[in-house]
Amino acid sequence: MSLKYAILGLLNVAPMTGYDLKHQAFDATVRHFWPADQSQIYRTLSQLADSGWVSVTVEAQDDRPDRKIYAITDGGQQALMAWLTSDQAVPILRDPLLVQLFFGQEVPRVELLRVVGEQLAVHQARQAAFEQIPIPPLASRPDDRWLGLQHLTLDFGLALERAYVDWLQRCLEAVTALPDVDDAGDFRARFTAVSPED
Amino acid sequence: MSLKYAILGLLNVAPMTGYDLKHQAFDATVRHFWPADQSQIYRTLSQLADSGWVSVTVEAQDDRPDRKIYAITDGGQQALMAWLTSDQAVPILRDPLLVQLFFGQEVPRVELLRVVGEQLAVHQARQAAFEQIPIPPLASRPDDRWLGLQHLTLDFGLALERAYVDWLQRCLEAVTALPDVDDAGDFRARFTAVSPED
DNA sequence: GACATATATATGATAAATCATATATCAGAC
DNA sequence: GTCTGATATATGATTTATCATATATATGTC
Repeated sequence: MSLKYAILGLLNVAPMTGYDLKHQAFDATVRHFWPADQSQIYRTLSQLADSGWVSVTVEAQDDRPDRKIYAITDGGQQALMAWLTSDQAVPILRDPLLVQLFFGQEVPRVELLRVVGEQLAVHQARQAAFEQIPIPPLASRPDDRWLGLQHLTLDFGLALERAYVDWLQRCLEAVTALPDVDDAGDFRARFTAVSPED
Repeated sequence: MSLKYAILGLLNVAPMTGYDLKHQAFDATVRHFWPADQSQIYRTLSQLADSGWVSVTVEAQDDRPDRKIYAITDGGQQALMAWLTSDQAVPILRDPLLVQLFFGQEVPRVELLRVVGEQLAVHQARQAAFEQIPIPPLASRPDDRWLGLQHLTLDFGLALERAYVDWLQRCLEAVTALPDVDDAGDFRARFTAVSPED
């Protein structure tokens, strides 16, 4: 489970509370390629503490809940380094849109174009958001490993979104070129009254 | 949940047993973009039967377990069509490799190159596998919606794997260009004795 | 004769992610 | 005076996916 090691990686930079970890460190970095909500992060911190990979220092506060400051331990560092160099299974991207297209034979063209268009808009927005993340060019500090490696993860996000946008535009063209179903006019009346469960 | 609708989509072509669904229909098609094992498929079929979207006909057999033949119902077809035209959340690709790179600052170059190289080999193999799936050119049957739409899902798989291969090759170059950590020699001795949990 | 593979369905256990909700207070906006 | 947002942690419930295992027989392979 990568989240465990992502959190370990963040704590390897500096000790933090779960709150700061989530709202500063995590949301600015890891969230882009491994999203997780507050509850999952707190639970994962508990697990890490149980396995001795992080230590906890409680700092009492009168007005607010006590702060629990988490720090990586020696054991945690070893576990992190071992994991960082381990072979990981290659993930499969499960995209509901592929299911919708694969079984879309009886779906009227306008509906397909709408569904594909909505996805295209989201991917274009994501692409634009990635393009706005300011990363200084590596040429300025060619000796900076940190900069170089983190730049690669952003580069992946960009490449992925560009591939999506290209493909979705090809989808729009292809669907437009395809013949429509015979009873396209009836479709809304027949089916859109049914609300899918998700 | 897309698996439910993928199964509904397959049963919309022809009634089937869970066994045939898994070993013929599913593994030849949906598996490439939405993998699922036997137990999940049987459980999902039970759910679909409970909600009345598929019907079950039991065919007794002497030597082997009874065959349960699942067929889509009218309600199932309506649910399928409604879902096929619904807006779906855009998924986020969670790739452990991105976590490994992002936190790889202290990892020796050889280790990074090995990890990236392993991923590259898998993606190259996937790309080759996708390229071997025989799909007749759409030009031969421009009126075939089925062919056109299913071709788009394959096209996505190919585009994704090409983007991966390109990016991973850039990663190899970038990591090679980056300076190595100072204590690269010690790394194996220090850390690889620790076996990560996953 | 032993062992793997195909046919056929099912449950138990666990891990991971998501959503909702609970508690408590302070500061600042309107 | 009320409402929102920041600070701070935690649990419950549910869904989805994965892995292991159970049962039962026939056929073909080594």
